[in-house]
Amino acid sequence: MVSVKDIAAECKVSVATVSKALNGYSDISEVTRRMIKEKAAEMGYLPNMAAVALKTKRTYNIGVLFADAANSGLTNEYFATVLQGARAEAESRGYSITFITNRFGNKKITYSEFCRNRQFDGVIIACIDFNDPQVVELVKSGIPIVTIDHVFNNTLAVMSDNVKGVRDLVEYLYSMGHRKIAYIHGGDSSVTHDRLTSFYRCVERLELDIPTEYIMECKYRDTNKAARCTKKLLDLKDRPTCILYPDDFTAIGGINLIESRGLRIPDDISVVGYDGISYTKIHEPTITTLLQGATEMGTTAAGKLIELIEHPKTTLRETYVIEGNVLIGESVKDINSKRKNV
Amino acid sequence: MVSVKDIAAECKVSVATVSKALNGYSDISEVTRRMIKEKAAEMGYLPNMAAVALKTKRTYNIGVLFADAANSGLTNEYFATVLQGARAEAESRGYSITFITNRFGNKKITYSEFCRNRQFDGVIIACIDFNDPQVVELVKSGIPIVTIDHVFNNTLAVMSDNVKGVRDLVEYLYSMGHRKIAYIHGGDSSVTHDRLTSFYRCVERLELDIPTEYIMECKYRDTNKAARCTKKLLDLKDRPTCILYPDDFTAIGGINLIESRGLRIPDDISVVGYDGISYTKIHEPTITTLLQGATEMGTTAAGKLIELIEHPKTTLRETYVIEGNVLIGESVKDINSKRKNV
DNA sequence: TAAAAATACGAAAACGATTAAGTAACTGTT
DNA sequence: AACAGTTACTTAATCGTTTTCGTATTTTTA
Repeated sequence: MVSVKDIAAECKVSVATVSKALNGYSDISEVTRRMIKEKAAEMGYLPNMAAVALKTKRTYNIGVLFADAANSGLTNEYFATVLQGARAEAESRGYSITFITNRFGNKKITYSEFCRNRQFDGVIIACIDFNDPQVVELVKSGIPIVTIDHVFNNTLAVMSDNVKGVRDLVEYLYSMGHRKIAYIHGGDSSVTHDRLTSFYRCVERLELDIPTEYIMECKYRDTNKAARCTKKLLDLKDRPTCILYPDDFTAIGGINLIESRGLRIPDDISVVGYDGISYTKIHEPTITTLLQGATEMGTTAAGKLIELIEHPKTTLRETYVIEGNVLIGESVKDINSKRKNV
Repeated sequence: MVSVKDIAAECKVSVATVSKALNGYSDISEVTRRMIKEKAAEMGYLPNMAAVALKTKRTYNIGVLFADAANSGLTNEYFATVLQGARAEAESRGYSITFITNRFGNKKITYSEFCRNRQFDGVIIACIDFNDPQVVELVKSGIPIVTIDHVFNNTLAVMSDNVKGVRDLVEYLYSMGHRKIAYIHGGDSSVTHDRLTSFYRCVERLELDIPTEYIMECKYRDTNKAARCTKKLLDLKDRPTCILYPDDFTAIGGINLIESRGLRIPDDISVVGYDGISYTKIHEPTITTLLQGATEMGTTAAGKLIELIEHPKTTLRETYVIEGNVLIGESVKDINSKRKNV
């Protein structure tokens, strides 16, 4: 409501003086500046962001691109946590966060057009098919971008340390005496690729003998598929002592199947999840999993993006890798002392 | 990039004509209108929202106020689903969604100031302390508002049908032969109040005899407190045959305690959750719960808010009550045939 | 056929800020 | 005392739209 014009009138100076005083220009005397600032505060002045945006091309608004209805999106705890972190960091630095959509009024537009239309200062992309041509177009559009769990060249990226995550898990399992480790990995993506590569590297280094039947694929969060995979593993002649799942949901799917067979966890077989969703802590038994630093990923993503926005030249387009930690639950048995079959 | 001015030049008409043609004014001939529209599409024109907002005071942007870091916020599946629904509906109608914060640059401002500053067309409030003076201020600010699970007078509200929810659950339990029903209710809020009132009404109507020890309070999502309450209920001389929990998390907390006592669900005691989060479907046994129509609440909230925004006079400030449904799981025993201890 | 009405367009003033360029009043230098 | 340099402002253009008020042309009416 109250504009620079009102303050100018009140203070008997020009609008330019008010604007400059408020924005820290040096050609305003300290006494006038203080007087204007006080008056502005007193009158409850806040700049009209539309006007600021129109003039300066800066909106202090960041767009986030999350998967749409079809996928899990917001209801995926991991991504929700990342977003929460990003939001907190952005807000603490004076930026707000808006969801990116691909609609304008009643017509379909591309993500990139939407971002241009809304003039976002930057964009955070997560939890989406990174091969989508629209996403690629957005990445190439020139607007400052940070991607979560995916690396494009020439944009900022924040990754969960999947290599270390899987390594930590496998080493933990090894330390608990496990040698026959099955790995049900997720669907095709760079995340899956990193984890799988890390798994094979560990296998080699630790000189484990993992038969090919121990490696299976399962869509993330697909509990039914996870159960089917688990069934196959249980039916093997040489059954693994532990199964690694792509995420905590699939782990639960596996656990349920295992228990339905009358087997107990971890006594008969150990299981390990991934993500560290809250349910793993209240499930009985609690599930050993890899807790990803989701909040830190969010804050890093927003923080680095804002640095890039505010200092376009100085910041390099780096990839930041955020480490997670093994969250030790009760779903892995220590088989060091007791000797299991062979 | 491309503005009305560019289109005007291309079409050899004035900017006024372009604007009017694009906005459906009647004083533009059909032939020019078509020509301008085609050119605009061809040039990839999209209006600069900042300029539109500056001129018309409409941003096509809706603010959402969700609980901040301290509370569960986005990672609460119920609210995440509501938000998802709201977002989908808003987007389908050409509105985008921005999180409300209380910061402007590095200084604290009120929610209301932030909304004024960003010129939101409307606001959705959910998952927050509705007694917060800042929230009250926002509600009184005059901006179109819809609240979720709370009713202020003179604003739109979307409520989960807590009365029906609890009634449906209790009636279901009754139909399964349960007469000794304990109710652990949530902390003080209008939601809790509605549910509790509904519970008492059912008790009266069904002529159940519920001792006061059967009614306990537990903070929402506090699994430890839920376990402690459950313990007390199990230790009663006259133990209930079923326990109702304030939400699915606390139900799981209760279930774990029950099972740690060597009791089985539902054979020894039945439990019922509330919300219908995804864990209830993969928990073993699956949990009977009340699935709230979270998505529908979100779409209704956004839809009604937009109606209010676009037709300020015609829409009344109503309260919309969204019904949920009992999601029948395996955690409630049918004790009609078999006779339990008295 | 002249006046009135309708049609189709344009000029220009907003909206609320920012900022380059200009200017008046001092201050300091020689 | 004259000049340049500094300080502290103001003027005015601008960002990209919308929208009021004109106005020229055509159509209708009497």
